[in-house]
Amino acid sequence: MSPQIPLKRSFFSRPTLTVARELLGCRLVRRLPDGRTISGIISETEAYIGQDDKACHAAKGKTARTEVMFGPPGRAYVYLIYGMYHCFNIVTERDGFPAAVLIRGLTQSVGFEEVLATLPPAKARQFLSGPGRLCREFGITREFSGVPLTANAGLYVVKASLEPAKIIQTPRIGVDYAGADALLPWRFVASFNP
DNA sequence: TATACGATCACCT
DNA sequence: GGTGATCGTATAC
Repeated sequence: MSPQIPLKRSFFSRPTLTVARELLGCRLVRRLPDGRTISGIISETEAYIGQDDKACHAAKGKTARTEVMFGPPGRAYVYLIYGMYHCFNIVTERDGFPAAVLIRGLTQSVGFEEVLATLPPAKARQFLSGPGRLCREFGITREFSGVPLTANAGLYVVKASLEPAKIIQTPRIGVDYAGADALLPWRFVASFNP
């Protein structure tokens, strides 16, 4: 295995559910503008698949915001939500088919030791849990939307040697408006052995 | 041009 | 458990 090689576009040009599941245990790496490198193991994902998925932003057609999802896989799709938080997705499937995986949570972080030491354990555990939180800590904003995830971009995913001990599937969070599609078990949550 | 709302989080009780 | 913050986007006028 080559842990430092970013996952290639071919990894993401597959069925979104496969990508969402296989991203669990992989490491999201961010090289900050100041030169520091931070990272974390992906522990929670959600799949958003095509214009027929009412919960997917692409369901309402292509717009300036969502057109990235219609493009080639392996790129970031980042949007602002509730006026204050960013959500980081990775585009999947073939060019022309709108789909993406939302990265909802990270664990086993590297590069936050000093901050974490100042937090109570409960806060520390959920430090990178939640799409808004992880985007804030990783400095991911809409400037990344459309950017291919490569080492050059300073934001990429590498295959890590950490296999999830267990993966559970649940309905996606916060998509009640999507009718029957809100019930699809397209959220993946991994737990890891300590 | 105006308005309603969301793939959330933090803080309150 | 509940609610306020806060603004880009989509949609309605």
